[in-house]
Amino acid sequence: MSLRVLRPNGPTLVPTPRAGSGAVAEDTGCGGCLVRHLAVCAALPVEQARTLEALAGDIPLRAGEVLAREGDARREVFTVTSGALRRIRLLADGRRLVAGFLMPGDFIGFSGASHYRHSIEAVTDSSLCAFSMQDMRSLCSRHPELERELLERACVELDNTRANLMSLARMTPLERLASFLLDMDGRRRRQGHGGDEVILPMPRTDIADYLGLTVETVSRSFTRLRQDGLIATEDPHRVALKDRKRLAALAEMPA
Amino acid sequence: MSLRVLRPNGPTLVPTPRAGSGAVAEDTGCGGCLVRHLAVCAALPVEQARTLEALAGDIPLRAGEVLAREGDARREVFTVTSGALRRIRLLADGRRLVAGFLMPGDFIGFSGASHYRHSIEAVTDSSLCAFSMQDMRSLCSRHPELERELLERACVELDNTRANLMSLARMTPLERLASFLLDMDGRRRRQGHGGDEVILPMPRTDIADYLGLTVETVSRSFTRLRQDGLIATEDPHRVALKDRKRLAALAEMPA
DNA sequence: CGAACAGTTGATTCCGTTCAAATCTGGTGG
DNA sequence: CCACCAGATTTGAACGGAATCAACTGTTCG
Repeated sequence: MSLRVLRPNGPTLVPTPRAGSGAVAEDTGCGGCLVRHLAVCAALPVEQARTLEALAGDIPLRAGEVLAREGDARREVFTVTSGALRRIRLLADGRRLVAGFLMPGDFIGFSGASHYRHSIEAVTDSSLCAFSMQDMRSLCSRHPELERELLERACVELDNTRANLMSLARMTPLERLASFLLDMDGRRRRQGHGGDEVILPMPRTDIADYLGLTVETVSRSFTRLRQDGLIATEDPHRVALKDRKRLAALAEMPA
Repeated sequence: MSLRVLRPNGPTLVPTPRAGSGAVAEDTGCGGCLVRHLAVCAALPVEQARTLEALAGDIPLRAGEVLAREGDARREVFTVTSGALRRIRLLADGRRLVAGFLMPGDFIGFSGASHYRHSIEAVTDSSLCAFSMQDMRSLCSRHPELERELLERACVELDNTRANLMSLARMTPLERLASFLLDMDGRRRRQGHGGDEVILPMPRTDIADYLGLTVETVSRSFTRLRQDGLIATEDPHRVALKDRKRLAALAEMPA
């Protein structure tokens, strides 16, 4: 009933090109892509499915494995097709930041830098769809809709990241956690899931490093929200939102 | 020798369309634009100067005046041509965040939302060049280079905002301030200024709300950096960087 | 069974906040 | 010109909340 266990620092990534070869894996090309409606590819006409497939590489990752390391040269961009990843950055003395979590449909590649500014690690077993930056650029010049879609998404990501600034700079631990839970809920809903249950695939450490707190404080905050009846937790990775109203009030979110 | 005094909350913005009318103001159209090389417009061919001018509106702001309020409908995008502005957001109980500062050449308009998520206020007397979002969209469809430039800039802004996350989540007051000073220095340099002097047009309160600290802590951090010989300050708005190396070490920046 | 690790809970410490006050500056009006 | 005021900045003292240190529980996996 629980999720996969994390294994600390897996070896390295072995990108797996896919083009043209007789695929042993699932038969679903872009046409049957489960996250197409969530992904940037949706900006392209369906007839382009073949072209896309030819350019795309499929990358499976086991929990804990590293897709890219901070400092590596950026050569590809990705769309998450399943699982969950984290974007992390370390200071010399070990202080850690989780700059964000990446879920199915999310695009990885909005950066103006030539090298990764964060490592990208799989939180759970995941898979991604990869394009070389070159291919992506040429796709963009042929399909302005794609570039427009990318800009639109970059803007939304910027909105979200700016919202996180408020959380980190001025909100209390309880408020940050409420905010985080509602955010995760929103993402889950956008993926078509319903109900009041939020799934948190990541360990408490990741939540702490995402919210700028310690694990202990995060744990105490969960306990507090539970005691106050805002949430219920059968298992640390499954949280039931019991009182959306008060959660939203804590997070100071519109709804 | 000092900068303009801030006046708290000026009245409101009175946008000033400019197209076609016999301009009383400075004769410099886009051709003579002082920030053209810094602005997104640089992506357009020079022959387009006339077209741009016809679409652009000039907006002068006095220190403290508000360009846009959180919650207002977004109808225009802007390029800062002079001065300095801040992007702010308030919580119900008055807690304040400065999500960023906007300097000459900066583009204001990277957001996926239909309404402003932050208020934009002038820190000092400023001026901006305004385009309706409609005009901007049509310019983009005619000139893919412009859309590419916008995407590129949105990505860079995302990089910078993500870097701020680390500052807010995990760095000490001293490190945050060092980081901020080097950042401001970098922006000043990119505008063509040299020397070791950084100009901080904003009051300490803004710096505090930007770094997620109190004014007192910011002030103490300045004092500390001064005592340790990393900086010198003749006046609160002018800071001389005395020891870039140690500042960079504090900020954990590459250089 | 025992080791390793995630998560929770408790006790104590410490850093940044809060509260308070002094200093300095520029601007105003007598 | 100078006294005075308002706001910005700095400095000091005390407090408090999250970090730190530590211990315990529960689960997974060898």
